[in-house]
Amino acid sequence: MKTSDSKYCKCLYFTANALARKIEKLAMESWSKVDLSPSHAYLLMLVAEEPGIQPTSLSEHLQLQPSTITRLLEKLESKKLLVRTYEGKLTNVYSTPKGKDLLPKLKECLNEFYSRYSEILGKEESARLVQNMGRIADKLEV
Amino acid sequence: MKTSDSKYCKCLYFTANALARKIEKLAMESWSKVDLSPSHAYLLMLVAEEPGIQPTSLSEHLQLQPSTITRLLEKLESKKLLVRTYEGKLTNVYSTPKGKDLLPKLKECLNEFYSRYSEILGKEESARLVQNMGRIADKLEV
DNA sequence: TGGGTTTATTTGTATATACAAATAAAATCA
DNA sequence: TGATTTTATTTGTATATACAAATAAACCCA
Repeated sequence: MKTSDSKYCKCLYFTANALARKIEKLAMESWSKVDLSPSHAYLLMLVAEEPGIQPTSLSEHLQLQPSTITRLLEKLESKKLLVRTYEGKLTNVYSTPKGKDLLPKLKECLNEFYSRYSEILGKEESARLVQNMGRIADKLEV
Repeated sequence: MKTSDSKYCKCLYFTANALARKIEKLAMESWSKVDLSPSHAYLLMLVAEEPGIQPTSLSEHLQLQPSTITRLLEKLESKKLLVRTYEGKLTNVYSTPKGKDLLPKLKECLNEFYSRYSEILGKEESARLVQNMGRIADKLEV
């Protein structure tokens, strides 16, 4: 059954979640070749771009709770893709050499993901949708 | 930080998930007074509308995996809001009296949720967004 | 009619995320 | 300066969802 044939297709909750799950699936496939979930991959790319970035800042950029960031960091640290250093109450996150080496592949996955969905949805249409969703998400800010 | 200020605001994965989480939160609040998650509530309303409905059909309407439906049913059954009857390989789901009694309150919560988000987002704008998201979700159908 | 195939559902297990409480450091102010 | 408040992070625990395997019934066809 299509999403728009469901009894709840007019409900924002239902539709937003159904869409997010399908996109998640597509993204998962795109990142499977580096054996990372999309969230882990995005976090890793943020760290590469901004070495020493702190969990709070990661939490803001990824719009995830600090505790979730800790969990993501734990996993990536256990895979030796990044390290945390502690000074006082602050934590700094850095890529390891192994993490840096992975970067080109990550960007490849990202591009593959972009082109997969652009192909399915159309470039303009998907860009417009993303923008609209972003605007709406902003309005729901707490 | 706003969703649209994130480094990944142009990414479909990121934006769709951020939006879904915010809407989920709003929905959670709306259904908290009946002590149910939105998914449980929607399932319960579907059963009330179509007594005897089967898990496969619920799975299609809610766009959730069959195993997820089983888990939702278990919880609602433990709360005595519905029952399952088994005939052969098929399962039928029915509301209990307690489940039926709850129905008006569920609809109240649904309306509250609708008016909360319409107020924040605007009636037309949110309707349009829902429609767009549904269309896109359809395209991503497997 | 009976053996293989398909279908419906459940079970075991894993992952992503969150909330609330705990911890500990830093900042503030009286 | 020392007590109180705020901030940053982690830990313990819970929830939503999924995938893959298991189970069991129904279907089909040779």
